[in-house]
Amino acid sequence: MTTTRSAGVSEELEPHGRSAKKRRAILEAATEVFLQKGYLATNMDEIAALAAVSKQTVYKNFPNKEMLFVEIVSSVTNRASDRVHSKMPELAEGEDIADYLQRYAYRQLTTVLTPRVMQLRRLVIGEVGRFPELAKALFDGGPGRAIAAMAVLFERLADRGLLAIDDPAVAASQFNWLIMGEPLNRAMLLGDESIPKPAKLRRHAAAGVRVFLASYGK
Amino acid sequence: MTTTRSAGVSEELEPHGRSAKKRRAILEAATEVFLQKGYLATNMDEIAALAAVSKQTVYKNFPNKEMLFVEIVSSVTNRASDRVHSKMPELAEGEDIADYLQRYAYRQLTTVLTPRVMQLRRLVIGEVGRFPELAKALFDGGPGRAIAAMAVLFERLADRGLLAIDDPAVAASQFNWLIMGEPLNRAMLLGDESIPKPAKLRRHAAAGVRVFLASYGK
DNA sequence: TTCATGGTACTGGACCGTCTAGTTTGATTT
DNA sequence: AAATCAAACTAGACGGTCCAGTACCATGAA
Repeated sequence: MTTTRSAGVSEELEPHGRSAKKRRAILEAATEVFLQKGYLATNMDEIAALAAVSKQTVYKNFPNKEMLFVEIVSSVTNRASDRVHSKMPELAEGEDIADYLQRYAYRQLTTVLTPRVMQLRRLVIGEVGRFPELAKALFDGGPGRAIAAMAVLFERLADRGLLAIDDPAVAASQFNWLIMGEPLNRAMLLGDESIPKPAKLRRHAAAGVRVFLASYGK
Repeated sequence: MTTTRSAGVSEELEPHGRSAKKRRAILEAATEVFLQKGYLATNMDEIAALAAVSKQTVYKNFPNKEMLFVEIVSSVTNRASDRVHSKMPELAEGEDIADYLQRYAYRQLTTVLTPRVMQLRRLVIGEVGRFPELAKALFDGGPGRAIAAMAVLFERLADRGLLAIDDPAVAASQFNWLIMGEPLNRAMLLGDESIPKPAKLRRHAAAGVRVFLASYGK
Protein backbone atom coordinates (compact mmCIF):
# COMPACT_ATOMS: atom_id res chain seq x y z
CA MET A 1 0.00 0.00 0.00
CA THR A 2 1.12 3.52 -0.58
CA THR A 3 0.98 6.11 2.19
CA THR A 4 -2.73 6.27 3.03
CA ARG A 5 -2.55 9.73 4.44
CA SER A 6 -5.97 10.17 6.00
CA ALA A 7 -8.80 8.23 4.51
CA GLY A 8 -11.91 10.32 4.29
CA VAL A 9 -14.64 8.23 2.69
CA SER A 10 -14.89 10.45 -0.35
CA GLU A 11 -11.16 10.24 -0.80
CA GLU A 12 -11.41 6.49 -1.01
CA LEU A 13 -13.41 6.78 -4.22
CA GLU A 14 -11.77 9.86 -5.70
CA PRO A 15 -8.66 10.87 -3.83
CA HIS A 16 -7.43 14.45 -4.00
CA GLY A 17 -3.72 13.70 -3.64
CA ARG A 18 -1.36 15.10 -6.25
CA SER A 19 -0.53 11.64 -7.57
CA ALA A 20 -4.13 10.61 -7.68
CA LYS A 21 -5.12 13.64 -9.65
CA LYS A 22 -2.39 12.98 -12.18
CA ARG A 23 -3.42 9.40 -12.38
CA ARG A 24 -6.95 10.39 -13.23
CA ALA A 25 -5.72 12.87 -15.80
CA ILE A 26 -3.80 10.06 -17.45
CA LEU A 27 -6.81 7.77 -17.45
CA GLU A 28 -8.94 10.47 -18.94
CA ALA A 29 -6.44 11.31 -21.65
CA ALA A 30 -5.83 7.67 -22.45
CA THR A 31 -9.56 7.03 -22.74
CA GLU A 32 -9.87 9.90 -25.14
CA VAL A 33 -7.03 8.87 -27.38
CA PHE A 34 -7.55 5.11 -27.32
CA LEU A 35 -11.24 5.43 -28.09
CA GLN A 36 -10.57 7.76 -30.96
CA LYS A 37 -7.56 6.11 -32.58
CA GLY A 38 -7.49 2.50 -31.46
CA TYR A 39 -4.79 0.58 -29.64
CA LEU A 40 -1.90 0.42 -32.08
CA ALA A 41 -2.36 3.87 -33.56
CA THR A 42 -2.19 5.45 -30.12
CA ASN A 43 1.17 6.43 -28.77
CA MET A 44 2.12 7.02 -25.22
CA ASP A 45 3.69 10.40 -25.85
CA GLU A 46 0.37 11.74 -27.02
CA ILE A 47 -1.37 10.44 -23.93
CA ALA A 48 1.22 12.03 -21.69
CA ALA A 49 0.95 15.33 -23.54
CA LEU A 50 -2.84 15.35 -23.41
CA ALA A 51 -2.75 14.54 -19.71
CA ALA A 52 -0.23 17.36 -19.22
CA VAL A 53 2.07 14.92 -17.54
CA SER A 54 5.51 13.58 -18.23
CA LYS A 55 5.90 10.23 -19.84
CA GLN A 56 7.67 9.06 -16.76
CA THR A 57 4.62 9.72 -14.65
CA VAL A 58 2.52 7.64 -17.01
CA TYR A 59 4.87 4.72 -16.52
CA LYS A 60 4.92 5.25 -12.78
CA ASN A 61 1.17 4.70 -12.72
CA PHE A 62 0.81 1.98 -15.32
CA PRO A 63 3.29 -0.75 -16.09
CA ASN A 64 2.86 -0.58 -19.85
CA LYS A 65 0.65 0.36 -22.74
CA GLU A 66 -1.30 -2.88 -22.69
CA MET A 67 -2.26 -2.61 -19.03
CA LEU A 68 -3.28 0.99 -19.44
CA PHE A 69 -5.44 0.00 -22.38
CA VAL A 70 -7.12 -2.83 -20.54
CA GLU A 71 -7.78 -0.61 -17.56
CA ILE A 72 -9.41 2.17 -19.52
CA VAL A 73 -11.49 -0.13 -21.69
CA SER A 74 -12.70 -2.11 -18.71
CA SER A 75 -13.52 1.08 -16.91
CA VAL A 76 -15.47 2.60 -19.79
CA THR A 77 -17.27 -0.69 -20.35
CA ASN A 78 -18.33 -0.94 -16.74
CA ARG A 79 -19.41 2.66 -16.51
CA ALA A 80 -21.48 2.34 -19.67
CA SER A 81 -23.01 -0.90 -18.53
CA ASP A 82 -23.98 0.59 -15.19
CA ARG A 83 -25.40 3.67 -16.82
CA VAL A 84 -27.62 1.54 -19.03
CA HIS A 85 -28.90 -0.48 -16.13
CA SER A 86 -29.43 2.21 -13.55
CA LYS A 87 -32.89 3.75 -13.39
CA MET A 88 -34.61 1.15 -15.53
CA PRO A 89 -38.12 2.40 -16.18
CA GLU A 90 -40.87 0.83 -14.11
CA LEU A 91 -44.31 -0.02 -15.35
CA ALA A 92 -46.53 2.83 -14.14
CA GLU A 93 -49.84 2.12 -12.46
CA GLY A 94 -52.34 1.13 -15.15
CA GLU A 95 -49.93 2.11 -17.93
CA ASP A 96 -50.44 0.55 -21.33
CA ILE A 97 -47.95 -2.25 -21.86
CA ALA A 98 -47.15 -0.97 -25.35
CA ASP A 99 -46.34 2.47 -24.02
CA TYR A 100 -44.19 0.97 -21.34
CA LEU A 101 -42.23 -1.21 -23.74
CA GLN A 102 -41.73 1.76 -26.02
CA ARG A 103 -40.30 3.79 -23.18
CA TYR A 104 -38.07 0.87 -22.31
CA ALA A 105 -36.93 0.46 -25.91
CA TYR A 106 -36.35 4.14 -26.41
CA ARG A 107 -34.27 4.36 -23.29
CA GLN A 108 -32.15 1.43 -24.40
CA LEU A 109 -31.64 3.03 -27.80
CA THR A 110 -30.62 6.42 -26.51
CA THR A 111 -28.18 5.09 -23.95
CA VAL A 112 -26.42 2.77 -26.37
CA LEU A 113 -26.46 4.92 -29.50
CA THR A 114 -23.96 7.36 -28.10
CA PRO A 115 -20.69 8.28 -29.77
CA ARG A 116 -18.80 7.13 -26.71
CA VAL A 117 -20.43 3.75 -26.52
CA MET A 118 -20.23 3.20 -30.25
CA GLN A 119 -16.54 4.05 -30.31
CA LEU A 120 -16.04 1.60 -27.49
CA ARG A 121 -17.84 -1.14 -29.39
CA ARG A 122 -15.85 -0.51 -32.54
CA LEU A 123 -12.62 -0.43 -30.63
CA VAL A 124 -13.27 -3.64 -28.74
CA ILE A 125 -14.50 -5.48 -31.82
CA GLY A 126 -11.43 -4.41 -33.74
CA GLU A 127 -9.26 -5.81 -30.97
CA VAL A 128 -11.06 -9.11 -30.40
CA GLY A 129 -7.99 -10.91 -31.68
CA ARG A 130 -5.57 -9.15 -29.34
CA PHE A 131 -7.84 -8.72 -26.29
CA PRO A 132 -10.56 -11.37 -26.26
CA GLU A 133 -11.24 -10.85 -22.53
CA LEU A 134 -12.25 -7.27 -23.18
CA ALA A 135 -14.71 -8.39 -25.82
CA LYS A 136 -16.12 -10.98 -23.46
CA ALA A 137 -16.50 -8.32 -20.79
CA LEU A 138 -18.27 -6.01 -23.21
CA PHE A 139 -20.56 -8.81 -24.28
CA ASP A 140 -21.46 -9.71 -20.71
CA GLY A 141 -21.85 -6.14 -19.54
CA GLY A 142 -23.64 -4.98 -22.67
CA PRO A 143 -26.17 -7.03 -24.62
CA GLY A 144 -25.78 -9.99 -22.28
CA ARG A 145 -26.70 -8.06 -19.18
CA ALA A 146 -29.40 -6.07 -20.95
CA ILE A 147 -31.11 -9.15 -22.30
CA ALA A 148 -30.86 -10.97 -18.99
CA ALA A 149 -32.46 -8.03 -17.19
CA MET A 150 -35.16 -7.89 -19.80
CA ALA A 151 -35.82 -11.59 -19.41
CA VAL A 152 -36.58 -11.28 -15.71
CA LEU A 153 -38.74 -8.28 -16.45
CA PHE A 154 -40.69 -10.18 -19.09
CA GLU A 155 -41.13 -13.08 -16.76
CA ARG A 156 -42.65 -10.79 -14.14
CA LEU A 157 -44.95 -9.26 -16.72
CA ALA A 158 -45.97 -12.70 -17.89
CA ASP A 159 -46.72 -13.73 -14.32
CA ARG A 160 -48.92 -10.68 -13.97
CA GLY A 161 -50.75 -11.79 -17.08
CA LEU A 162 -49.61 -8.84 -19.15
CA LEU A 163 -47.59 -10.80 -21.68
CA ALA A 164 -47.92 -14.27 -23.16
CA ILE A 165 -44.37 -15.50 -22.98
CA ASP A 166 -43.18 -19.07 -22.80
CA ASP A 167 -39.42 -18.54 -22.93
CA PRO A 168 -38.50 -15.16 -21.43
CA ALA A 169 -34.87 -15.39 -22.49
CA VAL A 170 -35.76 -15.94 -26.13
CA ALA A 171 -38.38 -13.21 -26.04
CA ALA A 172 -35.94 -10.79 -24.46
CA SER A 173 -33.31 -11.46 -27.08
CA GLN A 174 -35.84 -11.03 -29.86
CA PHE A 175 -37.12 -7.81 -28.36
CA ASN A 176 -33.61 -6.51 -27.99
CA TRP A 177 -32.53 -7.14 -31.57
CA LEU A 178 -35.83 -6.09 -33.04
CA ILE A 179 -35.16 -2.74 -31.40
CA MET A 180 -31.39 -2.39 -31.47
CA GLY A 181 -30.32 -4.30 -34.55
CA GLU A 182 -30.88 -1.84 -37.30
CA PRO A 183 -29.64 1.40 -35.74
CA LEU A 184 -26.77 -0.32 -33.97
CA ASN A 185 -25.46 -1.90 -37.13
CA ARG A 186 -25.91 1.33 -39.01
CA ALA A 187 -24.04 3.40 -36.44
CA MET A 188 -21.34 0.77 -36.22
CA LEU A 189 -20.47 0.93 -39.89
CA LEU A 190 -21.56 4.40 -40.95
CA GLY A 191 -20.22 6.35 -38.02
CA ASP A 192 -21.66 8.47 -35.27
CA GLU A 193 -23.30 10.94 -37.66
CA SER A 194 -25.63 8.19 -38.80
CA ILE A 195 -27.21 7.90 -35.36
CA PRO A 196 -30.90 8.74 -35.86
CA LYS A 197 -32.50 11.69 -34.15
CA PRO A 198 -34.75 11.10 -31.12
CA ALA A 199 -37.99 11.41 -33.11
CA LYS A 200 -36.87 8.78 -35.55
CA LEU A 201 -35.74 6.52 -32.72
CA ARG A 202 -39.17 6.86 -31.13
CA ARG A 203 -40.90 5.73 -34.32
CA HIS A 204 -38.42 2.92 -34.73
CA ALA A 205 -39.05 1.76 -31.18
CA ALA A 206 -42.80 1.90 -31.71
CA ALA A 207 -42.59 -0.23 -34.86
CA GLY A 208 -40.47 -2.81 -33.07
CA VAL A 209 -42.78 -2.97 -30.09
CA ARG A 210 -45.75 -3.43 -32.41
CA VAL A 211 -44.21 -6.53 -33.92
CA PHE A 212 -43.15 -7.83 -30.55
CA LEU A 213 -46.60 -7.46 -29.08
CA ALA A 214 -48.29 -9.06 -32.05
CA SER A 215 -46.49 -12.17 -30.97
CA TYR A 216 -46.23 -11.85 -27.21
CA GLY A 217 -49.06 -9.45 -26.31
CA LYS A 218 -52.40 -10.46 -24.84
CA MET B 1 -0.61 -2.59 -73.14
CA THR B 2 1.90 -5.31 -72.50
CA THR B 3 2.37 -8.17 -74.94
CA THR B 4 -1.14 -9.62 -75.13
CA ARG B 5 0.03 -13.04 -76.09
CA SER B 6 -3.17 -14.76 -77.17
CA ALA B 7 -6.29 -13.87 -75.29
CA GLY B 8 -8.26 -16.99 -74.50
CA VAL B 9 -11.45 -15.98 -72.74
CA SER B 10 -10.54 -17.78 -69.55
CA GLU B 11 -7.22 -15.99 -69.48
CA GLU B 12 -8.97 -12.66 -69.48
CA LEU B 13 -10.43 -13.39 -66.07
CA GLU B 14 -7.55 -15.29 -64.53
CA PRO B 15 -4.36 -14.92 -66.48
CA HIS B 16 -1.66 -17.57 -66.25
CA GLY B 17 1.30 -15.28 -66.81
CA ARG B 18 4.12 -15.33 -64.32
CA SER B 19 3.37 -11.84 -63.05
CA ALA B 20 -0.32 -12.50 -62.78
CA LYS B 21 0.25 -15.62 -60.73
CA LYS B 22 2.51 -13.72 -58.35
CA ARG B 23 0.02 -10.94 -58.13
CA ARG B 24 -2.65 -13.39 -57.10
CA ALA B 25 -0.33 -15.00 -54.57
CA ILE B 26 0.22 -11.59 -53.04
CA LEU B 27 -3.49 -10.87 -52.88
CA GLU B 28 -4.13 -14.22 -51.27
CA ALA B 29 -1.39 -13.80 -48.70
CA ALA B 30 -2.41 -10.25 -47.92
CA THR B 31 -6.02 -11.32 -47.45
CA GLU B 32 -4.93 -13.98 -45.03
CA VAL B 33 -2.71 -11.74 -42.96
CA PHE B 34 -4.86 -8.62 -42.98
CA LEU B 35 -7.99 -10.51 -42.00
CA GLN B 36 -6.21 -12.24 -39.20
CA LYS B 37 -4.14 -9.41 -37.73
CA GLY B 38 -5.73 -6.16 -38.83
CA TYR B 39 -4.26 -3.29 -40.77
CA LEU B 40 -1.62 -1.83 -38.49
CA ALA B 41 -0.44 -5.11 -37.03
CA THR B 42 0.25 -6.49 -40.47
CA ASN B 43 3.64 -5.85 -41.98
CA MET B 44 4.57 -6.02 -45.59
CA ASP B 45 7.52 -8.33 -45.04
CA GLU B 46 5.19 -10.99 -43.71
CA ILE B 47 2.90 -10.68 -46.70
CA ALA B 48 5.81 -10.99 -49.06
CA ALA B 49 7.13 -14.00 -47.20
CA LEU B 50 3.76 -15.73 -47.13
CA ALA B 51 3.28 -15.08 -50.83
CA ALA B 52 6.78 -16.47 -51.45
CA VAL B 53 7.64 -13.30 -53.27
CA SER B 54 10.15 -10.55 -52.80
CA LYS B 55 9.09 -7.34 -51.19
CA GLN B 56 9.96 -5.55 -54.37
CA THR B 57 7.41 -7.57 -56.29
CA VAL B 58 4.75 -6.60 -53.82
CA TYR B 59 5.53 -2.96 -54.41
CA LYS B 60 5.60 -3.49 -58.17
CA ASN B 61 2.00 -4.64 -58.02
CA PHE B 62 0.62 -2.30 -55.38
CA PRO B 63 1.70 1.24 -54.70
CA ASN B 64 1.62 0.95 -50.94
CA LYS B 65 0.19 -0.82 -47.93
CA GLU B 66 -2.96 1.23 -47.87
CA MET B 67 -3.89 0.53 -51.47
CA LEU B 68 -3.23 -3.16 -51.04
CA PHE B 69 -5.46 -3.19 -48.00
CA VAL B 70 -8.30 -1.40 -49.74
CA GLU B 71 -8.08 -3.79 -52.68
CA ILE B 72 -8.14 -6.83 -50.43
CA VAL B 73 -11.04 -5.70 -48.32
CA SER B 74 -13.11 -4.50 -51.27
CA SER B 75 -12.55 -7.78 -53.02
CA VAL B 76 -13.49 -9.94 -50.06
CA THR B 77 -16.51 -7.76 -49.36
CA ASN B 78 -17.77 -8.04 -52.91
CA ARG B 79 -17.21 -11.76 -53.12
CA ALA B 80 -19.04 -12.31 -49.84
CA SER B 81 -21.90 -10.06 -50.86
CA ASP B 82 -22.33 -11.88 -54.15
CA ARG B 83 -22.19 -15.25 -52.48
CA VAL B 84 -24.97 -14.25 -50.10
CA HIS B 85 -27.19 -13.04 -52.91
CA SER B 86 -26.64 -15.74 -55.47
CA LYS B 87 -29.08 -18.62 -55.41
CA MET B 88 -31.68 -16.97 -53.22
CA PRO B 89 -34.29 -19.59 -52.36
CA GLU B 90 -37.56 -19.36 -54.25
CA LEU B 91 -40.97 -20.07 -52.79
CA ALA B 92 -41.83 -23.59 -53.92
CA GLU B 93 -45.25 -24.38 -55.38
CA GLY B 94 -47.74 -24.55 -52.53
CA GLU B 95 -44.98 -24.35 -49.89
CA ASP B 96 -45.90 -23.11 -46.45
CA ILE B 97 -44.82 -19.52 -46.05
CA ALA B 98 -43.35 -20.26 -42.64
CA ASP B 99 -41.21 -23.05 -44.05
CA TYR B 100 -40.07 -20.80 -46.83
CA LEU B 101 -39.10 -17.96 -44.53
CA GLN B 102 -37.24 -20.39 -42.32
CA ARG B 103 -35.24 -21.66 -45.26
CA TYR B 104 -34.55 -18.09 -46.21
CA ALA B 105 -33.46 -17.16 -42.70
CA TYR B 106 -31.33 -20.24 -42.27
CA ARG B 107 -29.56 -19.59 -45.51
CA GLN B 108 -28.83 -16.02 -44.50
CA LEU B 109 -27.48 -17.19 -41.16
CA THR B 110 -25.17 -19.84 -42.54
CA THR B 111 -23.70 -17.62 -45.21
CA VAL B 112 -22.97 -14.75 -42.88
CA LEU B 113 -21.89 -16.65 -39.78
CA THR B 114 -18.66 -17.79 -41.35
CA PRO B 115 -15.22 -17.18 -39.88
CA ARG B 116 -14.16 -15.38 -43.02
CA VAL B 117 -17.12 -13.04 -43.09
CA MET B 118 -16.97 -12.39 -39.38
CA GLN B 119 -13.28 -11.56 -39.52
CA LEU B 120 -14.04 -9.17 -42.33
CA ARG B 121 -16.74 -7.46 -40.31
CA ARG B 122 -14.50 -7.11 -37.28
CA LEU B 123 -11.66 -5.80 -39.36
CA VAL B 124 -13.76 -3.23 -41.17
CA ILE B 125 -15.48 -2.06 -38.02
CA GLY B 126 -12.17 -1.65 -36.27
CA GLU B 127 -10.97 0.51 -39.15
CA VAL B 128 -14.05 2.68 -39.58
CA GLY B 129 -12.02 5.67 -38.49
CA ARG B 130 -9.21 5.11 -40.96
CA PHE B 131 -11.21 3.69 -43.89
CA PRO B 132 -14.81 4.89 -43.74
CA GLU B 133 -15.41 4.08 -47.43
CA LEU B 134 -14.72 0.43 -46.76
CA ALA B 135 -17.25 0.40 -43.97
CA LYS B 136 -19.79 2.07 -46.20
CA ALA B 137 -19.14 -0.52 -48.89
CA LEU B 138 -19.59 -3.33 -46.39
CA PHE B 139 -22.79 -1.79 -45.16
CA ASP B 140 -24.21 -1.41 -48.65
CA GLY B 141 -23.10 -4.83 -49.86
CA GLY B 142 -24.02 -6.59 -46.63
CA PRO B 143 -27.06 -5.79 -44.53
CA GLY B 144 -28.13 -3.00 -46.86
CA ARG B 145 -28.31 -5.19 -49.92
CA ALA B 146 -29.80 -8.12 -48.02
CA ILE B 147 -32.58 -6.04 -46.54
CA ALA B 148 -33.33 -4.34 -49.84
CA ALA B 149 -33.61 -7.71 -51.57
CA MET B 150 -35.83 -8.96 -48.80
CA ALA B 151 -38.04 -5.90 -49.11
CA VAL B 152 -38.82 -6.56 -52.77
CA LEU B 153 -39.45 -10.20 -51.93
CA PHE B 154 -41.85 -9.27 -49.15
CA GLU B 155 -43.64 -6.87 -51.42
CA ARG B 156 -44.18 -9.63 -53.97
CA LEU B 157 -45.45 -11.98 -51.28
CA ALA B 158 -47.77 -9.28 -50.01
CA ASP B 159 -49.12 -8.74 -53.51
CA ARG B 160 -49.81 -12.45 -53.76
CA GLY B 161 -51.74 -12.17 -50.53
CA LEU B 162 -49.32 -14.33 -48.56
CA LEU B 163 -48.20 -11.65 -46.15
CA ALA B 164 -49.89 -8.63 -44.60
CA ILE B 165 -47.23 -5.98 -44.98
CA ASP B 166 -47.70 -2.26 -45.19
CA ASP B 167 -44.07 -1.12 -45.28
CA PRO B 168 -41.88 -3.81 -46.87
CA ALA B 169 -38.63 -2.01 -46.03
CA VAL B 170 -39.47 -1.86 -42.35
CA ALA B 171 -40.66 -5.45 -42.31
CA ALA B 172 -37.50 -6.60 -44.07
CA SER B 173 -35.27 -4.84 -41.59
CA GLN B 174 -37.20 -6.27 -38.68
CA PHE B 175 -37.04 -9.76 -40.12
CA ASN B 176 -33.35 -9.42 -40.74
CA TRP B 177 -32.45 -8.33 -37.22
CA LEU B 178 -34.86 -10.68 -35.56
CA ILE B 179 -32.92 -13.44 -37.28
CA MET B 180 -29.37 -12.14 -37.43
CA GLY B 181 -29.05 -9.90 -34.40
CA GLU B 182 -28.33 -12.32 -31.65
CA PRO B 183 -25.90 -14.75 -33.32
CA LEU B 184 -24.17 -11.98 -35.25
CA ASN B 185 -23.47 -9.95 -32.14
CA ARG B 186 -22.38 -13.03 -30.29
CA ALA B 187 -19.95 -14.12 -32.97
CA MET B 188 -18.68 -10.59 -33.32
CA LEU B 189 -17.59 -10.32 -29.70
CA LEU B 190 -17.02 -13.91 -28.63
CA GLY B 191 -15.13 -15.12 -31.67
CA ASP B 192 -15.68 -17.70 -34.34
CA GLU B 193 -15.96 -20.59 -31.91
CA SER B 194 -19.18 -19.11 -30.60
CA ILE B 195 -20.93 -19.57 -33.95
CA PRO B 196 -23.85 -21.90 -33.24
CA LYS B 197 -24.16 -25.28 -34.89
CA PRO B 198 -26.63 -25.76 -37.76
CA ALA B 199 -29.29 -27.41 -35.59
CA LYS B 200 -29.26 -24.51 -33.19
CA LEU B 201 -29.37 -22.03 -36.04
CA ARG B 202 -32.42 -23.81 -37.44
CA ARG B 203 -34.28 -23.52 -34.15
CA HIS B 204 -33.22 -19.91 -33.83
CA ALA B 205 -34.52 -19.17 -37.33
CA ALA B 206 -37.79 -20.90 -36.58
CA ALA B 207 -38.34 -18.84 -33.43
CA GLY B 208 -37.64 -15.63 -35.30
CA VAL B 209 -39.97 -16.52 -38.14
CA ARG B 210 -42.71 -17.35 -35.66
CA VAL B 211 -42.57 -13.85 -34.19
CA PHE B 212 -42.36 -12.27 -37.60
CA LEU B 213 -45.41 -14.13 -38.88
CA ALA B 214 -47.44 -13.37 -35.78
CA SER B 215 -47.23 -9.79 -36.93
CA TYR B 216 -47.08 -10.04 -40.71
CA GLY B 217 -48.64 -13.44 -41.45
CA LYS B 218 -52.16 -13.96 -42.67
C1' DT C 1 14.90 -27.16 -84.35
C1' DT C 2 18.41 -25.01 -81.78
C1' DC C 3 20.86 -21.30 -80.11
C1' DA C 4 21.89 -16.52 -79.02
C1' DT C 5 20.01 -12.01 -77.51
C1' DG C 6 17.69 -8.79 -75.07
C1' DG C 7 13.94 -7.07 -72.32
C1' DT C 8 11.38 -7.69 -68.30
C1' DA C 9 10.13 -9.52 -63.95
C1' DC C 10 11.94 -11.35 -59.84
C1' DT C 11 15.13 -12.12 -55.89
C1' DG C 12 17.41 -11.22 -51.58
C1' DG C 13 19.12 -8.31 -48.80
C1' DA C 14 21.05 -3.99 -47.54
C1' DC C 15 19.63 0.36 -46.44
C1' DC C 16 17.23 4.89 -45.03
C1' DG C 17 14.25 7.44 -42.38
C1' DT C 18 10.83 7.41 -39.12
C1' DC C 19 8.28 6.00 -35.34
C1' DT C 20 7.47 4.22 -30.81
C1' DA C 21 7.57 1.58 -26.20
C1' DG C 22 10.02 2.08 -22.49
C1' DT C 23 14.31 3.83 -19.64
C1' DT C 24 17.53 7.02 -17.81
C1' DT C 25 19.13 11.39 -16.25
C1' DG C 26 19.50 15.45 -13.99
C1' DA C 27 17.02 19.50 -12.82
C1' DT C 28 12.76 21.53 -10.48
C1' DT C 29 8.88 21.65 -7.65
C1' DT C 30 6.37 20.98 -3.35
C1' DA D 1 12.59 13.67 0.55
C1' DA D 2 9.24 12.51 -2.73
C1' DA D 3 7.16 13.41 -6.87
C1' DT D 4 7.38 15.41 -11.18
C1' DC D 5 9.32 17.35 -15.27
C1' DA D 6 11.57 17.76 -19.90
C1' DA D 7 14.48 15.73 -22.75
C1' DA D 8 17.59 12.64 -24.38
C1' DC D 9 18.36 7.95 -25.25
C1' DT D 10 17.95 2.75 -26.38
C1' DA D 11 16.50 -0.77 -29.06
C1' DG D 12 13.85 -2.51 -32.32
C1' DA D 13 10.20 -2.52 -35.78
C1' DC D 14 8.44 -1.10 -40.08
C1' DG D 15 7.28 1.24 -44.70
C1' DG D 16 9.42 1.93 -48.60
C1' DT D 17 13.56 2.21 -51.81
C1' DC D 18 17.67 0.67 -54.09
C1' DC D 19 20.77 -2.35 -56.22
C1' DA D 20 23.41 -6.25 -58.03
C1' DG D 21 22.56 -10.35 -59.82
C1' DT D 22 19.28 -14.15 -61.65
C1' DA D 23 15.36 -16.58 -64.01
C1' DC D 24 12.02 -16.38 -67.61
C1' DC D 25 10.46 -15.77 -72.19
C1' DA D 26 9.94 -13.72 -76.54
C1' DT D 27 12.00 -13.06 -80.89
C1' DG D 28 15.27 -13.64 -84.74
C1' DA D 29 19.35 -16.01 -86.66
C1' DA D 30 21.74 -20.29 -87.83
